[in-house]
Amino acid sequence: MARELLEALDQAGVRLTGPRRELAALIARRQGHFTAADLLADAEQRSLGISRATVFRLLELLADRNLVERVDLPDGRHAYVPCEPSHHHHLVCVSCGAISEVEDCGIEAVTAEAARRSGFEIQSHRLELFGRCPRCQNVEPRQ
Amino acid sequence: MARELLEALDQAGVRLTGPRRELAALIARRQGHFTAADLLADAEQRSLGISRATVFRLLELLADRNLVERVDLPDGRHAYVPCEPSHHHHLVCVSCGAISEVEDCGIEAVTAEAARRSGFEIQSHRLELFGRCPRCQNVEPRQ
DNA sequence: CTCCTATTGAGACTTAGTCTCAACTCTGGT
DNA sequence: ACCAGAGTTGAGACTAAGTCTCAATAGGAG
Repeated sequence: MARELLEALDQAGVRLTGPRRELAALIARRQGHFTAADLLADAEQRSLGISRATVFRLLELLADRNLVERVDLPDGRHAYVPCEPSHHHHLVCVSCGAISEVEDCGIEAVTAEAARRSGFEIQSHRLELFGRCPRCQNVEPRQ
Repeated sequence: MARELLEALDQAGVRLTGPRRELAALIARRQGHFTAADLLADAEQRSLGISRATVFRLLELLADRNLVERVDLPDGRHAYVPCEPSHHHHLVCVSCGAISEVEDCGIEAVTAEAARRSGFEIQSHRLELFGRCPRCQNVEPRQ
């Protein structure tokens, strides 16, 4: 998974530097979504000497190439999710942070209908679903 | 429209203070979405002497009561949109910032399908549509 | 009119993210 | 292997967004 990120960056003509390899590894071992601050904390905990700016720069690179997607959490924070570079949406578990990807399941029809009603020319959309994953439902049912 | 906001706050047992009346009026005269910073700038321009904290506090009050909705712009900024307190989604014009509301148009089916596939128990969702409104399409067609 | 409580402004504080710049390090060409 | 130069980095200043505290103020119920 870290390998995939690095390969994709290499393809894009981006240099594979030490900090980038290390950050890719940190991202790979994360479960679910993470914030820039999380990643920064990981790096500091391991004394990798990676600066804040580098973390933000890499996340921007990855986001530009759709190797990571920005998700806006319900509380307003910005998080990132490693994912396939195809269009899809995310299910975010509000208990444990687990992420699940959802391929198209009819959203196109919804946007088309909205465009028709409003006269807007829709360029992009963002759908985020929040709830509890199967595991968390078992741990604390009916919460 | 400022009246509606104030009435709703009154209903909720919140005091109708000077700053709140003034901010409600500023919100009412805004077209489309606005950020907390926009509102703050409006207030400063008119020398209303309203502090940053008060602006954020009112926006939080309004958001809690669904009188205003938080929207995450594609560039990551947080904006607010005055709106009906029923569930719906927003179409945001990326050229002029105009907002249009969309009532349910089949999104429930999409979330149900996603829940079925993933096993998640979906609690909430957020759908934001970005594009160009009819007016902007006419001004600069096919951009 | 009075009193109590919600609310306010000021400003310190925290967190997120950007920017600059000199120093460093990939990588392609030799 | 070596070199040159363009891409990248760390440090830290800087900006913007948002929160918090606390003394002072002002709604509004009675």
